[in-house]
Formats: sequence, C-alpha cells, structure tokens
Amino acid sequence: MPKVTISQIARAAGVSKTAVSFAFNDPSQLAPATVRRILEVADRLGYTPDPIARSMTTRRTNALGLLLPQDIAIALANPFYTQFIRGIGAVCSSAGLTLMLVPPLQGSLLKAIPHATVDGFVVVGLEVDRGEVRLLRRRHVPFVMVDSEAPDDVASINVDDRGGARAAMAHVLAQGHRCIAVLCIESGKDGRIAEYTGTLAERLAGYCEALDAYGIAPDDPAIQIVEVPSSWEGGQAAFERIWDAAARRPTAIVAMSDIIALGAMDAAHARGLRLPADLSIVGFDDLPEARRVRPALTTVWQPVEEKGCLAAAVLVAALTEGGPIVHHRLPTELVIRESVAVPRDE
Amino acid sequence: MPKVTISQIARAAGVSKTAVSFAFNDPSQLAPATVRRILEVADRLGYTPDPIARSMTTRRTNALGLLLPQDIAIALANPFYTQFIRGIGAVCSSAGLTLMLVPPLQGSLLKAIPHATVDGFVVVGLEVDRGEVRLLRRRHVPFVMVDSEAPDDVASINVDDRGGARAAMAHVLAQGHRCIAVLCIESGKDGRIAEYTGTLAERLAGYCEALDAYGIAPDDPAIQIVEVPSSWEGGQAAFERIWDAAARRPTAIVAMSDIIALGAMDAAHARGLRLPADLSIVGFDDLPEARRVRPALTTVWQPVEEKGCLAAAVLVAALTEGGPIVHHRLPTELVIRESVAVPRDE
DNA sequence: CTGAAAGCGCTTACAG
DNA sequence: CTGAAAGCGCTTACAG
Repeated sequence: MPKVTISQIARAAGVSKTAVSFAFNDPSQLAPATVRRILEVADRLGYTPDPIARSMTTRRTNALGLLLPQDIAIALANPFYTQFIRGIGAVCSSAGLTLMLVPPLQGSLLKAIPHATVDGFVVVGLEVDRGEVRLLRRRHVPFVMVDSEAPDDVASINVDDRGGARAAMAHVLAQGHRCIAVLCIESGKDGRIAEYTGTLAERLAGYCEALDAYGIAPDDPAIQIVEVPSSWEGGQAAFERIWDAAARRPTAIVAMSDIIALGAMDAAHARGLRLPADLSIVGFDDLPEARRVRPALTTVWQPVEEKGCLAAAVLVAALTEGGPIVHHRLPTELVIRESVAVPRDE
Repeated sequence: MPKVTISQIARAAGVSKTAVSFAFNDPSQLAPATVRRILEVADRLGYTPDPIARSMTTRRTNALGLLLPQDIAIALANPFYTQFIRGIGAVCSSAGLTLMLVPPLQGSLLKAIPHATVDGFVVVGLEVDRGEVRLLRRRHVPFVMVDSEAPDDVASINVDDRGGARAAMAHVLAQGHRCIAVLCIESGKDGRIAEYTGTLAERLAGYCEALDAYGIAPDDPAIQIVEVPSSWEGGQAAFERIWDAAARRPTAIVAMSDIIALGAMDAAHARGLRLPADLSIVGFDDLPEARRVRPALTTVWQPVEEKGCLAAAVLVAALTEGGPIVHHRLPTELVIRESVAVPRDE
C-alpha cells in the first residue's frame, strides 16, 4: 500500500490538484458539493497531505527547535530544562506549533543545526560560540539565544546572574561563614573554571564580588571552588568528595544550580548531618522542588519558565511580523528560606 | 539577503547541481579538487542545504515524534514524562535523530498528527482511540504505542499495571488499613472512572482485585476513589479535600502516580501529620524522587526510562529493517520503603 | 569523474 | 467556481 498522493485524489474525484489542495486548505474557494466529494474520496482512499511537500512550498514547518547543549537524557536530568521547556511549550501550544528537541549530533551542535526542519531556534546555554551563530544565520531562520552571550544583532534573553550569585554568596558570608565550598556547573567542554563564559562566568563573578566585599580572595584556602555536573548525582558526589577530602570541611555550600544543591543536601542528610545547623546550603534557580524539601532551600530565584515563554514568543513574533531585535535581561532574587544558618562554633 | 540555493552554488562553482549535492552528501563521487572548490564557494556564499527539500527527495526527516496526550507544559509537570523522554532521547542521540514533541493541536491530537514531519511516532497514554490509529496508518510512518491499548497489528509497550497496582493495594491492606483513599489519575477526557480504559483501567482493576481478596467492594463507604490531575498540585489538593471533607478520614492513601503521592505527602506534612504513623501513602512509578523524600516512598516500580528506550528502538528498527510487530509487557514491582505502616488505633 | 533531466508532492498565482 | 502550469530546492538513476 504505497502512499496516496494528491494526484490520485484529483483523478479519482475528477478534479484538478488545485481543487484537492483547496478542499483541505481553503474550502471556501470551492463549491460545497465539490469539497464534499473531494473529502469523501480522500477519506475513502486514505489520503493525508504530505507535510514535507507542503512545507516545501509554504516554507513553513510549524515547528520550533530547541538547541540543547547536551544530549536530551543529560539535559533532562536537570529539572531546569523541564521548566524551561514547559515555558516554550506553553507558547507553542497557543501558536499551534510543535517543539523539536535538537541535541548535538555526534557530539556537535554544528552538525545538528543544518538538519533540523524548524521555523526558528531557541538556543540555550551556548557557552562558547564555535560557529553556531554563523551557521544559524545561514539557515535564514530566526533564532534567540537564552543564557548565552549573544551578539548585539541577535535576540537574547538573560537574567541577572551576577547579581543573583552575589546576593547568594553575600547572604552566606553575612551569616558568618568563611569556609565555603562553591559548586560550579561543569562547563561541559571540560574547560577550566577560569575559562568560563556567559552565564557561568557571570555567576562566578557574582560570587567573587561578594567574597571580595569581605576581603576574601577567590583562591583563599578556605574557599574551594569545584566543577560538578548540574544534576542531583553531581551534587551528591561533590558533597561526598568534599566531605571525605576535608582537610577543612566547609560550613556552607554555595551551588550554581538547585539540582546540585539538592543532591548535596540529600548526601549530607545521608551522612547524618543536621541541616542547616551542621551545614548551610544555598542554590540557584528556585525550582519547584526548592520549596518542598526540608529544610526548604534558600536559593536565587530566576524566572525559568518565563525565559522559555519569552524566547518562544520572540520567535513567534519574528515568524509573523519579523519585529525588532530584542534583548531581555530579567531580574533574579534571593529567596531566603531555611537552609542557611549561622555556622556552628568549631 | 535571500536564501542561497544549490543552483547558485553550482553556477558560481561552474559545476552541475549534482556535483554540489555530491560534495555535501557523497564527496567520494567527486575529484577531491572539485569537492574543495565547491565547498569553498558554498562557504563563501553562505550556503547550507535546505533540510526540507532534502527530506522531500530522501523521504526522511531524521526526526522521531512523541505524541503527547496533553499540552507540553502539562505533561512535563509530571516527572514521569521527563524520565520517559530521557529514554527516548538516549536512543535518538545514538541514532542521530532529533525528537519532536507533538501535543494536541487546538485540543485535538487528530489535528496534530498530519502536520508533524517525522519518520515515526511514539504514542503515549492514548486513553481512548478516536481515530488516531487510523490517521497514523494513513501517514505511512511506523508508530509504537506506549501505555495504550494497541490493536494487535500495532507495536506496543506496556507494563504490568494491574499486577503492580494489586501489589500496592495488597500491601496496604496487609498492614491492616481498611479506610483508604484511592487517588486516580484524571483521564483528561473528564470521563467517569467507570469509563477508564488502558493503563488507568488496569491499575484500577488491580486495586479492586486486592480489595476483593479482602472481601471489600470498591463501593464500600470506607473506600473513596477520586480522580485528580497527575501532578504535585493534584495530589496536594486531593489530600486537602479529603482531609477536610472527612466524614471518616482515611488511614492510607493509594495513588496511581508518584507525583500525586508526593503532593499528598507534602500536603500532609504541611498539616502537621507524622508519616507514616498518622497516614500511610503508596505511589506508582518509582520516580527518582521517591527514594529521596522522607519518609522514602513505598511505591510500584516500573521501568519508565526503559519504556522510552524500547519505544524509540522499535521505531529505529522499523525505519531501517522494518522488523516484525512487537508487543512488550514489562514487569512492575512493589518497592517497600518507609511510607506505609500499620494504621494507628482510632 | 561529471552533467542533464526527471521527480519528490505539494501550493499558488494566473487565466478562464 | 475550477484547472493548467510553474515552482519550491533538493537527490538520484542514467548516460557519457
């Protein structure tokens, strides 16, 4: 049973392909009786218009692409992405668009970009630009960059990472902590922390500014900065490593993401620590989980879902109106809950 | 700057379109010098092959579609889907495929199916078949149904929902509970529980079988069966409603999904209940969160990620070999942790 | 090793 | 209200 095409329907119904096309896409162009007949024939023969052929002429796919910095399985291990995608999804639904998840192809985003049949891309967490922007331009599809360092002529959505991070660290320092472990998000490119760019660099800078305000240098021996995967397991493993190594155990952990903080928190509980008495923890993101855990996680709120919404909305606008290039920088805010206390006397 | 096409490159490089196509897709067909020249010209002119036009002739999109029963934002509120997608994503990555999330279009899956440009669909949680299967067949793309009642000639992946549910309820009954609230997953179609089909019907049947073994009828006044959205909020709200209504408060809650159980658990904590002493709770899914909460959730394990993997693998196989129609029924297993105890004396 | 030509299955001015 | 024809941008036998 080979695929049935518009020509066969046209022939069977005794009309032109034009008529068949109209019957599906713009019935008002046809006499009601004709439409009825065509649809009846199409139904009987099991015809459904080929979406690719349609895209070929309309130049529309009705899909948005989400360019992911990592494989789907890895990215979705972080609830941040789930939230973010929910934001995009909300806009997709109301715009009648579909969402394509586009992870690196054979380890390369560059390879993935040319193949995705989408009307626009939202690019998230592109840490280092190795030509992705150039390639995206060639595709002649609109794109918006989220949590990435975007050129001026590319739409972008960011948050005040630096300010948020600064507030988080300042809060911990204000409570009296001086021996602190900073759990940074792994750059993925296995690069040194010194080479951070974009979001990661901003957050790190924020932490350092707060330390600096207390006269503490980032390389102070009481401050240990480590890179960990942004996942529950990453946070858990990091806590264990730190706690076991422990020339001098930190009294507080400052994490670049909630999921890392949550992992560390659970690991600490498993070791019998009482939080926050024995160890203070602060995160970043304010995922729904942050509010639910005990002790409730003190963290930096950022509008994750809204970032997704905005990104998708910018794209949708570009598809129809082709509006101006926008740059958004959304606020962040420290949310003080229960996971940070004064350090216990040593 | 209009899009540059293969013809322009051919002209500029002084070769045929065939040669340009080969340079990108099968360079071995061309003299190395020719390839170099073509690629150089393409690079200079900013050419990138149009993926739609390519799909048009190759009849391949290199994308898998995931047909979701609800909007993306709603589905992803349930970690089950995140896990499931991670499974699909793992296979997509290794097969070099992209993943398209296809939610209902204007409230209708039927409308969404014809438009998605994918090589195959995984259909999940299709509760009632209102023609989706027929439409999918017309598309002439392979598809596999997960957690749905599939016809014999359609590949399917299910788990032992009934057995798992029976074990969960039996465990609660064995502890001595007789006053139980059953939190069912809302069918979405706003249908009555009596009209459940597929996964939901199986789980409900499993619960009832266990009750029956204890001589309890499903409509026993001590057993209340309610429908709730499968989300944290759904579980939370359900607990509050039940606790407040409370002619006779249940001593145990049996939930059809972990996320519902988790929501109920947190709501119970918020009311000052001590779990499991004051209230026992059992879930279904065994999400990663189940192990982490306190008390750790007793629940029915099912291989969520593996279902995604398998589904995608079946599709990938169908794309290349067109293998036979497979039906998988994976096992489930009650995982006893800490959230179920004997009911306190009243 | 390279090119001319047909074809993939639609949509859309345009003409009647 | 309906149809003939061109065209979307590629790939792929086929011929040379």
